[in-house]
Amino acid sequence: MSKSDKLSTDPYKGVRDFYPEDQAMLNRLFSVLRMVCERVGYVEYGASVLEPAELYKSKNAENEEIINEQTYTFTDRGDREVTLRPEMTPTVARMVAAKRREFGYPLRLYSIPNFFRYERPQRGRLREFWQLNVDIFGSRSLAADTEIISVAYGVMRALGGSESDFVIKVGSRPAMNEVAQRAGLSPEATKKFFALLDRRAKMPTTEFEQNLQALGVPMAAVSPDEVPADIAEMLEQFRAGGVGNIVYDPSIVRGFAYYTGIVFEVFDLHPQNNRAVGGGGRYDNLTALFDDEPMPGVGFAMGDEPLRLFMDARGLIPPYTPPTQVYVALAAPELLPEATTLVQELRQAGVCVAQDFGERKLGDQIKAASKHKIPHLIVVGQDELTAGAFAVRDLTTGEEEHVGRAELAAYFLTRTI
RNA sequence: GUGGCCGUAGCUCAAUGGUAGAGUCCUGGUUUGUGGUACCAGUUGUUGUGGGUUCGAAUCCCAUCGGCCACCCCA
Repeated sequence: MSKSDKLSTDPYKGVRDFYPEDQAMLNRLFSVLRMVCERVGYVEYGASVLEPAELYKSKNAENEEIINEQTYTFTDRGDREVTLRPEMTPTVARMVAAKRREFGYPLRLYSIPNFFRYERPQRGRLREFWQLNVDIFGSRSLAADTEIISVAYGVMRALGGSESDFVIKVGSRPAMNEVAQRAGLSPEATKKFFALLDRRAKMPTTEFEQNLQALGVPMAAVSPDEVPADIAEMLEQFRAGGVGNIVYDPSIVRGFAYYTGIVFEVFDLHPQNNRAVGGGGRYDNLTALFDDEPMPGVGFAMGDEPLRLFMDARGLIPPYTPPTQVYVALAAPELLPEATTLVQELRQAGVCVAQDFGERKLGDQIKAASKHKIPHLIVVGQDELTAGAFAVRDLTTGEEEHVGRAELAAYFLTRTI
């Protein structure tokens, strides 16, 4: 049979397969994210990846192109237009609007959902990805902004990053709106102004100054030294708390989104990863699509792949270990019933055990356990069964320890993974 | 969506238009109750795919698929 008759084993363009080691890495990352959020009182929610297409289309005309060209949208068998969610904000806004009278406020929510975007893939940008989404609803307090940023900071630290590994740049939409207003910029010119600010780091200073001048905005207005009062207060709090890598940066404006207050981005400072790992900001009324009562809030998102690259560049990804603690191999196939009894004893006691069925030579059984990176091995043979004791081998060191059958479970349970 | 670089054994990569190779992995043996180190032997393959140029293509050209990079975008 020729090769071309067969299907490719590659995953779909821009998406990843998660083999056990990859899935374990993702799970460990998620568990750190959950821990950080829950420690600050955020609770987890979830929703379907399928949303009615109109949820994104109706937001505003400005992003129509993005929705049309960069989402997965299709018509279902019932003639409904469906979109695979490209972001979480409309979904969480819908959920909050639906239960707004039942919730207590401030409402702290987080989620780690997957998203789909029809984009050209490259490093750190895929067609399916996961994102931590953290939001606090129903508060206008600066303390909420501060808390949200401190959660983002906490994530980076909990993953093993030190302050020299990343920086959080905080900008202000109102401050830049005021600059635009003072310069008498039209709505179109304001848009250009924001786009210019956004690209500031990608161009030489002189080019930036020229473009700024062309718009009629004075350089001093976008100086990092002109810190807006609320951000100055926030930064002072962080400094008092011993946090030194959160700074004001007037060029942070974050695209066209619904932001109306502070905005911020978390940057990976590794030369290999010159990119933002996440960002967010404050919005005045996220539920405007669903009702007329204002719902202020502040939130941020962080992508799984940028976080993984952040950790990888610094050796912060721990080596893989499977949940399986012990592999039970058979010296002879006819010992399977005896081995099964032993395995069940161990499982009953709470040990995670994988059992070989004795189809292959003992050496191959051990090789398989080793390939699976299972830390311990027991060989069940007639000698061991008669003696009532087993040699427990550490497959990483090759060292063996003799343990009586009655003590086996306790032996493994005291060796926590 | 635009432009550039790339695609060779399961993996990492050689081979400058002239017989497709190395390391690793894998399989068997040294060793029929013991893996990861050692020694011996063996398979690594439609050079991403489809066309074209040529006496001859992994190599040059076109298309297509996929990866990477920059732009765009970054909800």
